[in-house]
Amino acid sequence: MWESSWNARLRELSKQCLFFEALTVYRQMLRRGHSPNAFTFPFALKSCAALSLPLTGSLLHCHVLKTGCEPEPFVQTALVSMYCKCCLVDDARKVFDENPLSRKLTVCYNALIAGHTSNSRFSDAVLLFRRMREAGVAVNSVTMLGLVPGCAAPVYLRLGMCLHGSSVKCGFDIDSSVTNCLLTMYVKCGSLDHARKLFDAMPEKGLITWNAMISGYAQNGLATHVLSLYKEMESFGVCPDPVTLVGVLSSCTHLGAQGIGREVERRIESCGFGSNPYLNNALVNMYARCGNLVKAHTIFDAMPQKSLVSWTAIIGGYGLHGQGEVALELFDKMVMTRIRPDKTVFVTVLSACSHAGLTDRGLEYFAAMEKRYGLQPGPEHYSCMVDLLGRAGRLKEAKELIESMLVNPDGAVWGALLGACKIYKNVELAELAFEHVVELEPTNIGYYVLLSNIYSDAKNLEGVLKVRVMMRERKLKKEPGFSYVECKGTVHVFLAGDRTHRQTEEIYRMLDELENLMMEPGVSDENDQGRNEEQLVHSEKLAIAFALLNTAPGTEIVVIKNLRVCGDCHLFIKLVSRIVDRQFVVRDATRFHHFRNGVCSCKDYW
DNA sequence: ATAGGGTTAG
Repeated sequence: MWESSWNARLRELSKQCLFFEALTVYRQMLRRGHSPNAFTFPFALKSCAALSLPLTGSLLHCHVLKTGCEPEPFVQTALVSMYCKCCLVDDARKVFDENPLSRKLTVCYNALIAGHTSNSRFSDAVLLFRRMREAGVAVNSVTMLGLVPGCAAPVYLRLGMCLHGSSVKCGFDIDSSVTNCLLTMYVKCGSLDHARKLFDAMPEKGLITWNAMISGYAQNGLATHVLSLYKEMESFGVCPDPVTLVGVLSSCTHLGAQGIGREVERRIESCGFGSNPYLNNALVNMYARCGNLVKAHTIFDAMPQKSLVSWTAIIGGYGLHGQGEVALELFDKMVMTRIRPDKTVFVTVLSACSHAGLTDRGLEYFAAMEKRYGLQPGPEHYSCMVDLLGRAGRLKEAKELIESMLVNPDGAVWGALLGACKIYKNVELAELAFEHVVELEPTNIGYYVLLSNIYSDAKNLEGVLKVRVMMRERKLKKEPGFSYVECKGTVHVFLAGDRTHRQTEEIYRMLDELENLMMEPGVSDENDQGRNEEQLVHSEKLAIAFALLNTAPGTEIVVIKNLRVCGDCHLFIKLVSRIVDRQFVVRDATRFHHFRNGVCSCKDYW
């Protein structure tokens, strides 16, 4: 057999994703004394990447060097990609840096950029992207696909929007993969309105587009949106796949909608997806959380491969419904099948103990968590433990546990103690817990009510009054409304009626002008009218005027508010965008604590 | 002939 026939076989197998077989063929080829060439390596390396075999991969790298195929651009790119997919980003980097040729290739840059992004080295990816552009190497839509997923966190939203902008400018958005990727980016940033806008604007929605939007809603807890979109998808004649149904099932879980869940299960059967592990996990979770433990357990038992996620779902189900003993039994069984527990499964185990009143066993498992499994407990574990001790009346121990914490307790930890004080009528400790909890979650009204009830149980009318005054005070004062707007890498903060900004004069002049333009006929609809009487200028109006003054036409303006946007602001924004032809996105700042410091870090990356 | 990418569960 000639080299070319070996290569053809390799190609065929790799095309069919039979990567293990492809590597076997590669080995046979060597054994029969045939030398691999530049057409051999890309397939062999791709197989190593797909199977994540770093050792075989570096052995292949040696063969590449020995046969002198190194200068081949296809081989270089395959090497870079292989190392990245095996999580050896630095080795990929070395191949890239040592071959000047690579640094002229778009594909090679693309592979390396995507590799850095997917190995959580996004800032390096952005640096590479910058270097790529400085070197004059052409950027294409695949470059975007490597970069955009890195913006999947609110901090990077602005950068993601920049990438969106350049994609549109360069016409990369014709490629639906790029748009799907951007859509997912917005979803992961929690910017669902934006994702939806992109979704609605897509002329041809493929299955992946529907899935991205459906899972996006599911991940953000918008269960009703998921169900209505799923219906819409079916009415368009698009057939769901396992990814779609996972999103739908997770929403059924949220809503406790076992009926719809059952329908989905039938659909799974009829489509032949019955063996999909993701779907089975989602089904177990749905039935377990809806209280149908028999059904959940039946599906769980039938699963040939039970992952940590499957075990967590079933354990959580029993724990949630007060069957702590069963939950613990299952946990022990899981450990016996040599599955290493993680932090998440411990949350369900500890909360199972507290639901069932298994105080000492809970303490045991909590101790084992760190000692046996080397898992640092986080605040979510401590709040379970405080709840556990507190419900058992061991308030002193609960308090001492909080004091011994290495991580900072969050509101839920002190809140659990406060809840225990209610059960055991301990006013003194309740006051202490409240002091902390109110500092961490000053706007959570539930804790005020709890303390008030504790005072009321103790017939401490003075206390009740004190809390009531406090609540009224807070309500009266509220947190002052403020808005952020990002401009050139900095976040500008405005309070309502603010006059401290150095561009105040210009801003107010701009607002006047806008207000006048709004009076023009044709700008406001009839039903938009008659709402001009507020005295204090809202913070977001100031932010918007500032942004209009300081950003380029055509770019989108993101306004971040710390309070729920009232009807007025929506109207204002609607009218302004009509007048100046700019796009606005309003976001809720409560999801963006990192903006609280007033600075955004995207400057560093662009 | 050969390289780079988008959606999923606790």
